[in-house]
Amino acid sequence: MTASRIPDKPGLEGLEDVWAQRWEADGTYAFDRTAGRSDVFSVDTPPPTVSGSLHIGHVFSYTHTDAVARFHRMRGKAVFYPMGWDDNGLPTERRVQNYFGVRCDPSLPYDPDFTPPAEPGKDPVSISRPNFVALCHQLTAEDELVFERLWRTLGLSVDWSHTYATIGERAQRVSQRGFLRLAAAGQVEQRTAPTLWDVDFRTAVSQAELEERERDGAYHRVRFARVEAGGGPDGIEIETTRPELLPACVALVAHPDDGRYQPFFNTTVTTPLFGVEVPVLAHELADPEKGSGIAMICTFGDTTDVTWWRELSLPTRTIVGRDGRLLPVAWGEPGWESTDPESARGHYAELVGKTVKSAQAAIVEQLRQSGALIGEPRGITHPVKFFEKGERPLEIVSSRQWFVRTLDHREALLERGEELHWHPPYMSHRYRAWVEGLNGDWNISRQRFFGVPIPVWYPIDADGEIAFDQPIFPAEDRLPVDPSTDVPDGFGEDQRGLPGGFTGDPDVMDTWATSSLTPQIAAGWEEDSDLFARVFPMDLRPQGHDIIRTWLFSTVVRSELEFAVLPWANAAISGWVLDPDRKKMSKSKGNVVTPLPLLEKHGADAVRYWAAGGRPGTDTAVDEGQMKVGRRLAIKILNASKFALGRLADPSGAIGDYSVGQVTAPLDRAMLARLGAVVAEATAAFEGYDYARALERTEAFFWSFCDDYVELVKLRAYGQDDGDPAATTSARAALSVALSVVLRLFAPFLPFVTEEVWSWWQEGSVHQARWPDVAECETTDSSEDDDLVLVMVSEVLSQIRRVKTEAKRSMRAPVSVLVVTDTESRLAAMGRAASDLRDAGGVVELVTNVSDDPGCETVVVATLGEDPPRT
RNA sequence: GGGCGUUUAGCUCAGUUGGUUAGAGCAGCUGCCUUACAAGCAGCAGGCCAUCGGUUCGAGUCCGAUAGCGCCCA
Repeated sequence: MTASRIPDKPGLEGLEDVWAQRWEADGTYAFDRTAGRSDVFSVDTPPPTVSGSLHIGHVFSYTHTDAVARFHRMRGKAVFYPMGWDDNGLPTERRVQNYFGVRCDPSLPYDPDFTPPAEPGKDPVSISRPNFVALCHQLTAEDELVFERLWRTLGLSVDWSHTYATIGERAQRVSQRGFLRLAAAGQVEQRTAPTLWDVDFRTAVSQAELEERERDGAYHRVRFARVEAGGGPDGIEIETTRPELLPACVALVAHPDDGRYQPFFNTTVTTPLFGVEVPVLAHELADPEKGSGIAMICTFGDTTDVTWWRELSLPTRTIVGRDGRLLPVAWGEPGWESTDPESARGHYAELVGKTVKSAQAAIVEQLRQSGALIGEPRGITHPVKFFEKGERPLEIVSSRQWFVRTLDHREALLERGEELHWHPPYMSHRYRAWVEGLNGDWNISRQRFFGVPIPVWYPIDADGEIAFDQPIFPAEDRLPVDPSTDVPDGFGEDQRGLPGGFTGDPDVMDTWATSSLTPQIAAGWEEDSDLFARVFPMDLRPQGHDIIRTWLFSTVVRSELEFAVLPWANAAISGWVLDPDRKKMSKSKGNVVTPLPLLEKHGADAVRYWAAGGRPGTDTAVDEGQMKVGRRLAIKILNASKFALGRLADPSGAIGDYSVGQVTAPLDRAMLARLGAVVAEATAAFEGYDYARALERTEAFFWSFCDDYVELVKLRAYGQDDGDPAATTSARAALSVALSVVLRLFAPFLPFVTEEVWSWWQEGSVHQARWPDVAECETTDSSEDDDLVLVMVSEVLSQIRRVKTEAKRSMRAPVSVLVVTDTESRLAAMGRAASDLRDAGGVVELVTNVSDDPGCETVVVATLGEDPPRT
């Protein structure tokens, strides 16, 4: 017997606060770290970028993961479900700059007394790097709280004692240790190499951060004079979209099969204006269809230029600086030889210091006046490479950067992609296409401030030259280090930057160099080996499909290089959340939906219901209609539970204990058999990460349970008729079993309302209860014929309802005579629940009429009587 | 240009190895205050399963082509 705690008027209001607090206090979602690896389900939760705005997309995908995590918890796994905060890198820097009105100037000394302006001023205040980083930490701490509140309101079953931040000390140690291990293994190395460069952010950009945008441009037809022809009229005309790079030209190139240019291969031409002699060469990547079929190779206009430069062993002539302006160069000096240095200097003087864009305008005018420009520029639109967060086209500059070797491991990475279980499976194509298309190693150096420092110093020789080829690495027990403030062993701070002293690497790591280690950070790699052994490799990586090439890929790389295993067995890829008009949300469109108002309006369970309807990988629109449906479902659960439990209670209100063994009526057995099938389906669906299917099946069962089964057994369960007490007990036991199973089936989706109802009559949390088993629904003496009983009485009841509705009568209207015509066996099945049917339909006299036609349909003739007197 | 996904009721979507008459919710319409629930309930209506062709006794489902939409890559 359990004392009844059923409220008179159950409601959803306030459930989030009550239960979120209770779960925290009771440690409901605490990870049991005594469990061995096979009893653990570990999740590599995506750390949200806290400096970004809250987005309904967060709610969407995290609900999917939470439902899966809850399922495994209920199946008895110790669920390792930590939360991380990704506050690393550019988004935070930009937010801090705008929020406080400051700018980082690494040349300034630390000011211990600095306090940011109360209001950001017109002009940003320059502050030192340590001061700037302190502000980043301060603001991210506030932002993290906002996210944590959201997650608690949403009811994520996260163990809040296992959190990390990708810029936190632990993450820094792990990132730097990972770097040092790769360096020791020869898997990371520094090179001076052409690097994609954003001139506004002044940082290198990796292939993964690249995006192409269609931009207007123009082909400029430019004539190069042939040296062999003595500069005569038969020059070679190239077409270029970047005439401003003419001073950086090192060669012309055409396709080896292109008959127009074959005669000129391995001859030389001179560049107009600057008089530089460059060779005409052949290479397959030259496209005969593009422009005039012959291109100029510059330092560096495009990634193709880099390929040509490398494969054709060309020299470099760098003219674009890190700020996107043209650098001074010495015409006539070695490397800048010219047939007419004087003229070259004259032309270049008008270009130096200009941005790429204005240099283009100037050089086009020079070309026009010199006669080297043939015709007028011809407008086109073409794809231009941008940093995904940038606003100006990327340049390619030569600079010293640290690279992780990835190209060497392409085959192994492809094999890991095959090994991984993708949900949905077709998402594996994204990964494979990306790995197959890699064209460079992974550049992890970033010229930023708020990031994990690259843990390297370099000695400075007696002449003041930095010896980049003799990097000094810290011992692992010193981590984390900041080379800009920490001193390498054997040196003193007073030797920083001086001949015979040392200097720190000024760069920080790419954010993905840290994010790629989330499993290692969360699992305590090299810091908590006991934990690590229990949770790594992990079971699940949930994430969006937009970051397969970044987060998923880089995590696989790090795990492969360090452990030669996959970091997780499964990757569940969620779709996009689209705005209500099915358009992709973006800040610039201003159609981003924020989650808190929706959670307040509809309740967490309702919002989760909408989210859980989005199948893995499927884009889903924000749909308040679905949230309303979810809310109605939650209310229905409250009301149906109140009814069922009310039937189980004795007059004192105590709820009796019933078991499946007391279920004897065929109708009750049939209902439980169907529920058992739902349990089997929902379980299989969850095992395949198809939470949406599990919800759908449970929901469909529940509505028909309420509308048909409960209506049919209502009076029997009341025990008010003069029926058999065993029949009443059977109905009550069936309601009890069904309610228990249904609540547990819904629990991963609707954690608040199911917990509320569970608390009315059960001990402990439904979220720690055992996931239902088919055996719980198995009744003694069950028969395959049982289902026909339910089919028949549901069909006849439905027809009775139709008659009443068409007669515009109340459902209470009695049926004075009901004649059912059907086959003998079907009538017999109906007869096994005739009493329930009479009760539910208000049938006074039931007449059966046997048909000889085995294929006949059920024919129901209902004669309605007078309405009963109102009470 | 290459690849992936998608196209089923007005809307959002199910439809599991091919198998009677293609389902659900929402919206719509018509009714019903029925002691769990009017935030409810009952009923009705609504579909050339994008198009064309093929395989098959049989195709929403498998194959090929075309078109629209979306995404990824070049």
